[in-house]
Amino acid sequence: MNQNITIKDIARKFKCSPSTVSRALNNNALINIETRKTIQEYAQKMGYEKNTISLSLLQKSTKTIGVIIPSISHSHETLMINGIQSVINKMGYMLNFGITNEKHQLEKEHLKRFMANRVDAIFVSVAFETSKLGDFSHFKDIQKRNVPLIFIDRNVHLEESISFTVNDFKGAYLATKHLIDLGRKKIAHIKGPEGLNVSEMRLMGYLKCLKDHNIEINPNFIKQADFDIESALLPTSQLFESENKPDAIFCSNDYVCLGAMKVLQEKNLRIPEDVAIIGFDNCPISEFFYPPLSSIERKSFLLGEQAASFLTDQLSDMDNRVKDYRTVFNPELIIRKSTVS
Amino acid sequence: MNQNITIKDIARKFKCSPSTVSRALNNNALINIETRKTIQEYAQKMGYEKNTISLSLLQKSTKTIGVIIPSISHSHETLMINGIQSVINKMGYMLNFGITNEKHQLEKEHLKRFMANRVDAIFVSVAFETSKLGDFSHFKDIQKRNVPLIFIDRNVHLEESISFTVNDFKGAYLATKHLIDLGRKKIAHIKGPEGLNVSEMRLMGYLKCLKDHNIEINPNFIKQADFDIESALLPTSQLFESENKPDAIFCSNDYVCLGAMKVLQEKNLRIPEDVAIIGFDNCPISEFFYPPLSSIERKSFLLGEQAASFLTDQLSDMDNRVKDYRTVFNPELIIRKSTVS
DNA sequence: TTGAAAGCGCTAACAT
DNA sequence: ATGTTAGCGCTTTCAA
Repeated sequence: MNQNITIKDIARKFKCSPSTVSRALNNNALINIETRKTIQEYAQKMGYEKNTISLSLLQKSTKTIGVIIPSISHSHETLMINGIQSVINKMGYMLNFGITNEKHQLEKEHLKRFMANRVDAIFVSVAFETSKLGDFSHFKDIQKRNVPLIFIDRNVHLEESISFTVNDFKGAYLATKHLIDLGRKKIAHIKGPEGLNVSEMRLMGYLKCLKDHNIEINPNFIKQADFDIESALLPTSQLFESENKPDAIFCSNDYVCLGAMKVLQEKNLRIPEDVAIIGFDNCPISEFFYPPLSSIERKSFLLGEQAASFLTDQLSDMDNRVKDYRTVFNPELIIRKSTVS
Repeated sequence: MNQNITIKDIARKFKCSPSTVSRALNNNALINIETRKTIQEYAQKMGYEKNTISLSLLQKSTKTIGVIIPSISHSHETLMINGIQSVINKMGYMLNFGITNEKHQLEKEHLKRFMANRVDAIFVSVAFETSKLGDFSHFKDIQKRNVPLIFIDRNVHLEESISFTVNDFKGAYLATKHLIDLGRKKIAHIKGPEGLNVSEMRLMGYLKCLKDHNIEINPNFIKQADFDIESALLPTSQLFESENKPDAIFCSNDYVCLGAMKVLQEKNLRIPEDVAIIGFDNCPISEFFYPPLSSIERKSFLLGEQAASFLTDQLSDMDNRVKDYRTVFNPELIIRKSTVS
């Protein structure tokens, strides 16, 4: 279809061999400086662009890294991606995305596609369905093929794995502790999707903190929502149906808070006076909610950056690759007016 | 590095030629049905994965499409991308992203990378800097090379081009008209970044609507911000410094509204009683702002879908390619409590 | 029904 | 300083 100029074309033009052209274009010192200049200038003029496909085939490296991610609509995801980009672009790698929409099937297909395209490495943030199903065979396949696989943000339990995650337990503990420190006793939790590691860890952190502070756990105070706004509406309403109403809510993320806050406002409950509310993620927009939202900062950009640095180190020394390595980031409590007026 | 099994390996195993294996794997009817089955099963068992790199080289098609986009942190962008994905994944294509952060240089580099990687086509949402500089030579290069180039959401003025955009003028007109219909007379506009087509079109729509309704244009009522929350804070404050304060604001997008709303709330101005406010984009979260935000829906998913459908049609018939084609989507007014209580 | 050979664009070892 | 050759993994003509 499109007629790209090749080294052969240039060789013909200068009546020399393709290897000479190749060397000249790579500025190889063996080639006469004059020849080099002439060829380089001609190539430039003709808009010659090295065909990286042939290079990939030859060097068995595509300089491409696959990223499998549930969505790109949450700030922590885009921040993570930006963090990764900032490192790997400098190293001459490019990213290829596969968005799973939390579907197991799509995750498998993207992974397959990445393998067929011979990406040099893969980042994965595990789809919710995969966690729930507990089917990790596709990940094991990748590991068997010796392609670096790095779990970011969400991981699964494997004998060996490399992961960069956030200490969700600690984050949840911090959030809950903050509410307790404010004197709240009836603290509800809207947890994340069933079966997802991060959901469970946040629930654990919440439960542990209540226990540590001798606050009885009320099962009615634990509801569930997905990580979006809409799904938070019903569970929040339910929290306020019975006689015993919560005076604080810890939500699985900031979007869930946004949904919950809408319900609270419709019920004319004051935030934070009647109900304090805290989220998780510290989205850039959370500061601009009304009232500004307290949250847990998870340093997603940093996570992406460090995961990518780790990977580029590994890629530059594939013979001494680490097979098992876990970094857990410490989240931070961000206090705003949704908990402290 | 990683030892992928090839057709050669399989050929050796069955003491046949690579061509036979190739044909068997492609289920070519020429090959004995038994042989086919045996080879296919063996390939499956060994986890054979066709090397698409070699195919790309051979068939001069990478089945990859490049997408150049300023960022992936706005909902209209992610929706557009999702729209594109939904179409092209079905057709066996994959996407490759280049995020420009509105930088001209990065845009050029990504484009160059895409050409080196021989993507089959390119979607571009033009970086702000590029619009401002007016340097479109990199786009013309792509066109010269006969690689399909499709502008989405943001385009530039070229003799020939394919674009799928939103009628920003009309959207702005709708928003302004809505405010006028509500009886507002002192309507401010916080416009988008200087030099960006969509900014200018929205400004034009605003101005035209005021003119059509015999409302005098007050230059002090026109401020500027980028498309983010923070940059909206100062201009909004400035709007309320003088004696003559606006009673409505039309912002260049919903994020700008969020920033503006924060300022209004700090000044204890009631929304919409004292100041009505309307945005552009109709982000999924805007419904959950406090108060819920009126906005202009731009149907980004649909735009992505249609642009991708158009492209796949073109790709399947490269000889009869259309070189000049523009689709402009009609935006819709979404009324919520930030303008009507 | 199968095999041999050429070639996609490039690089690199081995000549010269 | 430059040319020759082989090969990365696959498909496809042509031949058998």
